[in-house]
Amino acid sequence: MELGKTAYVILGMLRTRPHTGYEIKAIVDHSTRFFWAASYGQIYPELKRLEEAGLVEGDAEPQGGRRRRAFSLTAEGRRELEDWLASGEPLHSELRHEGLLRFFFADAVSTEDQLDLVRDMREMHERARDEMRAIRPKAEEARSERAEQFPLRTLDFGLAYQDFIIDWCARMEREIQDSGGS
Amino acid sequence: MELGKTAYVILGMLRTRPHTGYEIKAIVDHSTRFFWAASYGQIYPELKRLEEAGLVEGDAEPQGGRRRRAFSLTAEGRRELEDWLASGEPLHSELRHEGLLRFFFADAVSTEDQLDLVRDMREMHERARDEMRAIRPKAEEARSERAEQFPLRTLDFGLAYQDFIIDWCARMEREIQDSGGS
DNA sequence: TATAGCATGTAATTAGTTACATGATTAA
DNA sequence: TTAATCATGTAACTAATTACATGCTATA
Repeated sequence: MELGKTAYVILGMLRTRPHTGYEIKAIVDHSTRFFWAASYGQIYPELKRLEEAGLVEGDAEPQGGRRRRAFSLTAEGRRELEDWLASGEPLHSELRHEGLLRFFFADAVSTEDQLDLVRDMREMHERARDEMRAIRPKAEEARSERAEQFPLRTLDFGLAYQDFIIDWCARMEREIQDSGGS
Repeated sequence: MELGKTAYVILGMLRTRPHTGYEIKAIVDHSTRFFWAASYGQIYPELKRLEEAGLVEGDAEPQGGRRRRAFSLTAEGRRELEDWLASGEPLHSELRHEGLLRFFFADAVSTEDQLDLVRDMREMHERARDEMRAIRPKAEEARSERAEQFPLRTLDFGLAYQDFIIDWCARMEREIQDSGGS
């Protein structure tokens, strides 16, 4: 069974308890989004496919007149998730960074424009760091209440990653100022 | 004029001298690919669009019976590139990392599987670091011969980025071993 | 003489975003 | 009563990869 990565995001989110598509989106948005995002346009069709494949099961749980389907893993779904987690398949990773792309070509612009670019990059990563900090209490909760170690570790990776880039930007700001003069 | 990012990659690669589509691909492959990739399926159609828009110009330079079109920036093309480089538009950035995605869910597997995952991640980033190291001499050349500072700085960012992840993986390997027991 | 590299391109597919459409419930 | 949030979904579009097709040139 060849599943897309988004399918595994969904299976993974259902590993502890059932969730609606809406909830999955919300959980993704303050956890995996920093290294793997998902939109409604992916989640709902994917849930349908996973159900047809017998990997998840949708249980109708209407709240008043509001329809609501909470999905849970089937035995096969759990097996599929664990197989993927334990499989040694090559781990694809990519960084897509418009700031770095501009930085690469920055010989073509003035020292002022170079500095503006690096400052913008730093500010962007500072905002990302702040968002992650705001989320951290939830991940700590998951650790203490459900004994899950890895979501918090992953978030702390994200925090360290943002700090790494912020520091690099600060270094570049100094380097450009020193070499470019004014 | 709203251009896709790949259009700017191409304009940027033509900033110093003319290149064929084939050459652009080769240059991208050992420079921007680490944070912005491009395939033939993007490059050739995009060159055509840019030519129609008057931003690049293709000059037929057949080598024997082999057709060959070297593209260069027009005045408008150069302006477009510099406008983009100097524009304060939000710098979109994303990390898409399958290793981190698995790591996030790794509470679901054994300590051994957790360690295997982190080791695989580390090895992947070690390979990426080695590739970048192999490329570095070319970037040093560009610095000394063409006085371009930024391609080398960008590559050094990439190297530091790989080292950052490699160190984090090593730290996680120790942490998992300490907490997981055996 | 055959293989690697130079060179150009298209077609099909996949992945993903964005915008839209709908409607119920809860809290201010 | 109205705005925010919960909830489900589709359609259109955009970006990008992969595979394929073609053919020349230089080198081992």
